[in-house]
Amino acid sequence: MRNREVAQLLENIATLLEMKGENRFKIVAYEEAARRIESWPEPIEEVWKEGRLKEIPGVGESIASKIEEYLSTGKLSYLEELTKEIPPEVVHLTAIPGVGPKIAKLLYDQLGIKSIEDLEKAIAEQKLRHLPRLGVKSEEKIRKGIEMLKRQSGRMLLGQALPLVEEIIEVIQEKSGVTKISPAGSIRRMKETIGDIDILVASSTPESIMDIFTSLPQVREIIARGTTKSSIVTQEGIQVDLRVVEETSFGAALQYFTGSKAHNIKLREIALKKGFKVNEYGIFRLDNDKRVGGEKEEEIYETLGMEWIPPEMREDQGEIELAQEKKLPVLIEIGDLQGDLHAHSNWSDGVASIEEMAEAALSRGYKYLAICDHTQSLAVASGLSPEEIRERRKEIERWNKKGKGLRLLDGVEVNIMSDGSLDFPDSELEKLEVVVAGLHSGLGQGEEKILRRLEGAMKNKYVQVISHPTGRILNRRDAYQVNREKLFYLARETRTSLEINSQPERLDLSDVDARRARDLGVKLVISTDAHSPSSLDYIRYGVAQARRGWLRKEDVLNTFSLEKLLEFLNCKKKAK
DNA sequence: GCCGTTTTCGGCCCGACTGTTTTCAGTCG
Repeated sequence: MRNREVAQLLENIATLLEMKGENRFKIVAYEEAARRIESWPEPIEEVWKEGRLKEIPGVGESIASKIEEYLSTGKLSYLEELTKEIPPEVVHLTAIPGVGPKIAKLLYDQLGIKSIEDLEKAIAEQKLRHLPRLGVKSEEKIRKGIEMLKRQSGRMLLGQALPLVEEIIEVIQEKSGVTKISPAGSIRRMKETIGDIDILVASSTPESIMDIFTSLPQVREIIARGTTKSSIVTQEGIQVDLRVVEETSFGAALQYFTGSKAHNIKLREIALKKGFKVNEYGIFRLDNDKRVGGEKEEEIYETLGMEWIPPEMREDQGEIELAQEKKLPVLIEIGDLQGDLHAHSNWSDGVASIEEMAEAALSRGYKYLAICDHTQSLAVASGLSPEEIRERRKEIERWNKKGKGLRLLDGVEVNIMSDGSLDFPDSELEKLEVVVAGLHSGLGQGEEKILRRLEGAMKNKYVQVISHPTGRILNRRDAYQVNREKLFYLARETRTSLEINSQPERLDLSDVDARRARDLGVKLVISTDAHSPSSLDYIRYGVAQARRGWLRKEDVLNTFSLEKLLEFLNCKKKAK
């Protein structure tokens, strides 16, 4: 999958064009095409080979031919042309917060700066303050920007951001008594990683809110403080933006600041065509400038003749069109889940006993929990032998006899070996109720080999679920080389479910992959892979990912009742 | 450069904040 690579190329072109002072709309066109390609569900190589590049919205004649040139030759003459005037390294300077294309170009033209090192040197020599339109403060701002860039290793995980924002909101609420307060931006859309945190508050006394916000114990630095917007950096180096609006425009502001950008652009275009204007203060009629809504977010969508769209869907991936037809899917919710199909106990590398895990699942209202400890080849995780599994079974049965209303399922997370075989004999797998299979080693193998291994596992009639199917670790490790399309087709053919692993650093399958798999007829499972009772709560991240992938209750196996689940799990075994 | 239930030409989302400026450019979301 080279979508990200191609998108990056187009983004670089956009940045270079902006440096050159090209037509703004041309720049926007490249940015838009980059966004579209990055989130396109199919591999761009395939779309190109089938001559369908122009089916991607935002990709027209010109950009399609550039993608074609790049994919077929590995080169892009247009980009080479552009980088004759401005070296490609200069583009990287725009990664520094506060440095955009114009300043990057200025730094290069006037001081010959090409790298962050060059820039640091120039700042130390106080050279920036003498450049046109820059001064002492800009110099300092850029210095801090470099510091920030070096500190942050990519975007923070939703699993870090969400607890932080909930904590901050609780304090602001307590101290100010405001009732309308909400996360906005990518955190409200529950994206897997978050750049910075947005919070929106409705209040008629913004000064007092800003006082509370800027004096929170988490604050390390105040970047900006205005009457409607302030930004701080937390001790961990996370930027949090707070915006205060009047109560009457809270809904409009929430809609506006939740984004995504692409979603909002499309929405405002539709508004204009229908004779309305949408901004963060409300929705207005164009003819007489009369405000027709804005206190509630729903009013914006209703006025435009649409259903209210769940924040997780707001990426301009077709949700607006569905909302217009009033055909939005009913997305899955945490309450729909009847159980968790992948948890570990201290029989392998978990920290809690089977009973503790069972109690924790019971207190969360679950009807079943599959204990899927690692198997023998995974020695680092205390993988279990067939004998140990038989011993463990007694403990599981002991719990089930108590009849507490939570059924433990006897399971394993079996290891897929480098040749595609499993590290547990079929004769033992047959006795288990839930068999999850996953890759835990040899992740650097080539695409063909990885697919063969997964195929081997899926073709085993006892394997019901593939855990963390692409193996990615956010901010740390890319997914292993695997052709997603082929993987999904195989999963469907073999009636194997694929997991959405809820660990915040995994979230694997991703939103885009989960949606594609579902569309191809694969059943999904949302599991926590919990190694402790408290990590059963990671389920919220998995559900968020599923909602971002437009999954409905019926797409997810662990929304089934125990009876229906067991029936489904057994049907593959019986197939042949 | 893209796109079309008003258009194959003429549009293309909108505002806050900052800093360096005397009215605005750049960045960001």
